[in-house]
Amino acid sequence: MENYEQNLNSPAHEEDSDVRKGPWTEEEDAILVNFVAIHGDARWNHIARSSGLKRTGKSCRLRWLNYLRPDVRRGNITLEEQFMILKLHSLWGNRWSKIAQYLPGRTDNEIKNYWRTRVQKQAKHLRCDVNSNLFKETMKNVWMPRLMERINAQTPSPTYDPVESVITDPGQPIDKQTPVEPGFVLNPDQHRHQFVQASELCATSSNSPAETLSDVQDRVVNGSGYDPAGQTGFLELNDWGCDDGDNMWTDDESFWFLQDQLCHETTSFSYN
DNA sequence: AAACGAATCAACCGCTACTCT
DNA sequence: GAGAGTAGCGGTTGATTCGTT
Repeated sequence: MENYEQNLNSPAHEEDSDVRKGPWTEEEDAILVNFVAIHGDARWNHIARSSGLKRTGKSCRLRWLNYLRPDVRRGNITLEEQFMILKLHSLWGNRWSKIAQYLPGRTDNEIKNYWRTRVQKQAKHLRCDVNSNLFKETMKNVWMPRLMERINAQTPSPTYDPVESVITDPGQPIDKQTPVEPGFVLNPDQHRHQFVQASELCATSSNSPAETLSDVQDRVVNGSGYDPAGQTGFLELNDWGCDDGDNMWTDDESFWFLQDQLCHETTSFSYN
């Protein structure tokens, strides 16, 4: 840890020699949380200077947004979230912060990491480029339907009991040792609605060549009363033990799908 | 138990966009 | 309009954790 503090980027500025880098300590976290509670989460350079933290404003901002923010959600990416990431990435590409807006409590960093570690790994495993049409086809025709099946299989019944839900108190400090218990404000109807929309989008985006991508995007994401800014979130209970490996397509599935694609030279699909 | 490689994820960096003077 | 300061974004790095041999 100590070498972090020596690992300064550039000695050009005298004051840089005082800048701390590397992992944050609990003490620093506490200072930042208290300072933000009093002064708000804006003017990060001011916060960095005034708080006495030997961190840059950027570093403070990042720590707050990705870790200390009360509504930040930790733990495994749920099936629904995986589906949303795949879907939204197919629309917007590496617009991580934009994608994160539709996944309450998730940070752009987390989504980016998920994409790089899980999705790109699959692409690498299949020896195709993650941006290739073939990979997108595989994603659309194998992985996403599979996810939808699993989502439907676990969708709460109409007698879904909201009493079981855990409301996370935004005022509670986050315990860094144990993951935050999944579940806060549950809204199963909106949740389901959201994924119906997403699956519709899945179909329309490839079947309506006359419709532009942004048309589809506006209609489905924004045009049906779906308001990401106003939503309360859609966390699932009991997703903590989610086995990500099961959510990927198997080698067999991928192999046969790719085999099929190559044999039939399917080239009609396009994501633009 | 130790060594090693792979996977994960927190944090950094560079760049761009935005706001204010 | 120009320039400075700041916020935000996406790419990358590297320490830590996990799994396997």
